[in-house]
Amino acid sequence: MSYSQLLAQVSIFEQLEGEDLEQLSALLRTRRYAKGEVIFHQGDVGTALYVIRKGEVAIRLSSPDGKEVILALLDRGDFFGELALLDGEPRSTDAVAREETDLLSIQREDFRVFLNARPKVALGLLANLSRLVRHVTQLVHDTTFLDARARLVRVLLELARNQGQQGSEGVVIPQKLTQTELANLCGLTRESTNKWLRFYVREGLLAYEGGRITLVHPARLSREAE
Amino acid sequence: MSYSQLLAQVSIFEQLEGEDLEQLSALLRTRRYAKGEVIFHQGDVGTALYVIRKGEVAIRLSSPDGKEVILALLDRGDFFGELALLDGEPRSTDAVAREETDLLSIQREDFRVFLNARPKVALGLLANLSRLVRHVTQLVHDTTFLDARARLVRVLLELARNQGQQGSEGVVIPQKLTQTELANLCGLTRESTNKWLRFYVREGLLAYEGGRITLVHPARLSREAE
DNA sequence: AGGCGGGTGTGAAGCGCTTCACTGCGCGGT
DNA sequence: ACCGCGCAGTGAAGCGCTTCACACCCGCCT
Repeated sequence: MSYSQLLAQVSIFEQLEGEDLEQLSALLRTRRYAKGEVIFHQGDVGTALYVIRKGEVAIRLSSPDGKEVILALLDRGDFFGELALLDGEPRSTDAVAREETDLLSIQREDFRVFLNARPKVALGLLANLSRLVRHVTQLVHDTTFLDARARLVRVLLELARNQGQQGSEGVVIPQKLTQTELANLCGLTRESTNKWLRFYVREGLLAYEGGRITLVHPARLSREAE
Repeated sequence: MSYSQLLAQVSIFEQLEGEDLEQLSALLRTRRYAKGEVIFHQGDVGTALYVIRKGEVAIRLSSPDGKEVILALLDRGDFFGELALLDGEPRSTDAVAREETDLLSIQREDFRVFLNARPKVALGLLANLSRLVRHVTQLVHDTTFLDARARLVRVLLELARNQGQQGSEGVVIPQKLTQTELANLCGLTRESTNKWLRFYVREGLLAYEGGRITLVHPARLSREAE
C-alpha cells in the first residue's frame, strides 16, 4: 500500500487532497522496529513525528525503579510524537514497539513547514490534542478516585470501546495482553490485577484465555465501574 | 484596562495585531463570579472559552463522594475552557472561582470563525495544548510513582516555579492556600498533607503562616523529590 | 460575651494495595 | 528431551495512606 493511502487514513491528514498527500509522502522516512525496541525515551530531544504503518506501539511512563504505566496503545494509522514538535520540549513519555513495527517518520522542520501551509491540519491536530488531554485527565481521575477493582473495569471497558469486536461469547479485546501489561494500563501491580481479573472470570463477567480478554457481559461490567 | 490590552497578554493572542485584537474584543462578554461560584461543571455542554480578567480560578476534578483534585490554578491573563470548543465534547473538569473573579467569555461559534481566519492563533493553541498534555501527564506520573512526601514537594516546587517570588526568607508562593486546597493539589488527604508540611517546617525547609508557604531552602527541597 | 464555623494539628485504628515468596505451566531454543 | 524463562496464580505479611475522632485557635455573627 502506498504512503498516500495510509496517510489518508490518519485522522489529522484525512481531510487532505491527493496532491497534499503526495507532497507529505515525499517527506517521510521508513524504519522497522523490533519487538520490544524503544522508539524514544522520556527526556530525549524530539525531532520527529511517527505514523504507524504496521504493528503496535505503547506510550508509557517509567520510574527509576522499573515501574511502568502505559498511557496508550496505538496501532496502524495512529500517530504519536507530535508534542515535542509543537512545543520543542523533550519527550514526555517513552514509546516502545510491542511487536515488529514499521513506522513512517516526519522530521520536525518538514512538518512545521507543512503545517504552516495547511491550517486544516492544525485544526485536526487541535481536535486530536483535545482528545489526548481528556484521556490523560481521565487517567488522573481514575487513579485518584477509583480503587483497583474499578480501575481494572474501566480500562477493560475503554479497551473494548476503542477496539472491541463482537464475538459469539461477548465483546473481544483483540490485542493479546499479558497481565503485567494490563496491570501497567491500570497503574496496578500484576498481582492485584490478577486477583480482580480472576474474580470477574469466576463471576462469569469476563473470559481470559491466552492473553485474550472477552467481556462476556459488558452491561453488567459497566455497572461495576461505580 | 481595555479588553485589547488584556488580550494582548494572553499567550494564544499575544502575536495578534491591534486590529485583530479589536475584532476579538467585540466578541467578548463579561461576567463577575463570586468566591466559590462554579463556572462550569464536568459533564456540562461547553459553549464558551474564558479569559481571566481579575481573580483566580481552579480547574478541578471531583468524585461523587465529595473528593476533589485540583489540576490547575489560573489567574489574570490565563484562559480555560478551550477543549470543549475544539472537539465538541462535554466539559472534562469543573472550573471554580477561588475569589471574586471577572471573566471574559467568547462563544463557541465566534471563536471558531476567528480561529479559522487566523492560523497563528491555532499554532499558539497547539503549543498551549501541548503544555497542557505534558502537565497532566506529569500528574499521572507523580500520582502513580511517588509517595505522599514527594508529591507534596513536587507540587510546592511547581507552584514556586510558576508563580514564586523571591522574598527575604526564601521563595514565597503568593497564593494563600488552605491545607485542604494544598492536599487537593497533591491528590492527598488534608491530614497527610498536614503531616508532611509540618515535617518540612520542623526541618527548616519550609515556612507556613496564614496560608502562605515559603520555600526556605528550595535547593535542598528539590533533592527531596527523589 | 457567647457561640459557631472553618481551618489547623495530631494520634489511633483500619484497610487496601504492594511486596515477597513460591508453585506450576507452556513454549522456544539447543 | 531437557532446560530456562516468561507468564499466570496465589497466600502471607507489611506498610502507607486514609479514616475517624478530637482538641484548639481565631474571626465573625448576633
